[in-house]
Amino acid sequence: MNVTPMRKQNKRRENELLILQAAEKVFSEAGFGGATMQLIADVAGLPKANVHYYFTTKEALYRQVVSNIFDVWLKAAESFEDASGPAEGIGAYIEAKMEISRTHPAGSKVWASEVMHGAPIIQDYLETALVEWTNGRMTVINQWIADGLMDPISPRHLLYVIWSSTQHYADFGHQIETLNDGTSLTDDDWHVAKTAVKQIILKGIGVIS
Amino acid sequence: MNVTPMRKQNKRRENELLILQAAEKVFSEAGFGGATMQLIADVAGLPKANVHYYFTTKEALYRQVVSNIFDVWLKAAESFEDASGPAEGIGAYIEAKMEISRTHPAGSKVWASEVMHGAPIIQDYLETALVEWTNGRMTVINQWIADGLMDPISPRHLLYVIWSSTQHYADFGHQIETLNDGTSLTDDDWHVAKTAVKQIILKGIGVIS
DNA sequence: AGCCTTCCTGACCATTCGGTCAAGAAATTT
DNA sequence: AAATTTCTTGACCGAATGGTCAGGAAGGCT
Repeated sequence: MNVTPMRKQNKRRENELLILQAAEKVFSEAGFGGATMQLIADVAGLPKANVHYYFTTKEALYRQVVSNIFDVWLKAAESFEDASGPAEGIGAYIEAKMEISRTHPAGSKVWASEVMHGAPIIQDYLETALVEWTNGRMTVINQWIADGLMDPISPRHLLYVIWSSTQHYADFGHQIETLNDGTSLTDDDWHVAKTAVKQIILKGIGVIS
Repeated sequence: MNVTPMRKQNKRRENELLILQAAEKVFSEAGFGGATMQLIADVAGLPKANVHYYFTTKEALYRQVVSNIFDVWLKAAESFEDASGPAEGIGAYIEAKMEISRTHPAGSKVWASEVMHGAPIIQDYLETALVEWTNGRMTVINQWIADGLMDPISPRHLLYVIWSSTQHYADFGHQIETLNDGTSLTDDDWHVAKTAVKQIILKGIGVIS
């Protein structure tokens, strides 16, 4: 009897979420071109036609997936906000990004794939949201430099180093596992990784010794 | 008249090279799944059937492309060899990798794509050549640490930071261009990038101040 | 209960793609 | 120059893919 009533509205949200999760996984493993709606449907446990009921086209579904990732991505930025200086702000940001690499590797891969192929779907996001965000952080970093709180490093390239080293643990997770005797990273491994990345970057910009 | 004679053997090499270059470009822009043999043939300026004459399957062609990239990739390692210490060795390695990102961005993208999707084609390379290479470098770095020439940083994660920050300029070149007012990097931009990356990493591991 | 909106799905279709093939054109060899 | 090997290519094929659609099921509203 008690098969949860489930309102219509909830059903819609639940199925959309189910499909989005399946899509993120499939897109991350096969790329946009290699992913098939059939496989996404199978992973979601729904008939293909039902997937098309919620998301009219493959591209619309993909766009939603990438868009969601972008939001998660930008949220890590808040670490930057209420920091008193670079050691705290950048340190927390690196930790947050490492944590995302650990918990959302599929999303990071989809994002990387999209950008690598010229961002055909989300170019508008890059040009608006990302540009704004980046300019904001560069201003903060420049202020820290002006205040003598860190070395005079190009803020732009500092951000690239942070992005790349942290996302590397998601995007190249397979390579890292292979170099780790084919086993996934343990809690300790992740701790060592975080510490090493933070140590190199924070010392590299002169905020710790 | 004088339309270079061109022996059969040369022809084979030339056409294979032509196809491989076209394939590298197409694969890097569309991914394995998104690339089509027809498009590769068009870019190479040959009929599709002719491409299949030289490379029997799409996968065989792709494998050759990735394999070639791997070779270029490992060659940058020589910078490491005859170095007297970390400042010189790692500095030269970073420069070499940045140069590859600048001159072979397509190759880097194909490699990244392949690894991101679980290295279905070149897993054997990862397990043999890459593991060996990595172990060799880690030994060198550990020796440098033992000799007190640099900070005691996990060699493994140091390599990851180097790989990721340098390859980022190839793999995420589109994003970088978008953040650069939509224009590609100038010679000066590249110089600044190289300098910043080297500065952060070398200072970060305690080999320069 | 009756009506309406939302949801579900098997069957179907047009297109595209990787790959094949047979017939011939060019070189090379004998 | 005959024979042989290598290269070239248009036409073709089976399989897979993104997307459609019509008909029905299920839940909500009056």
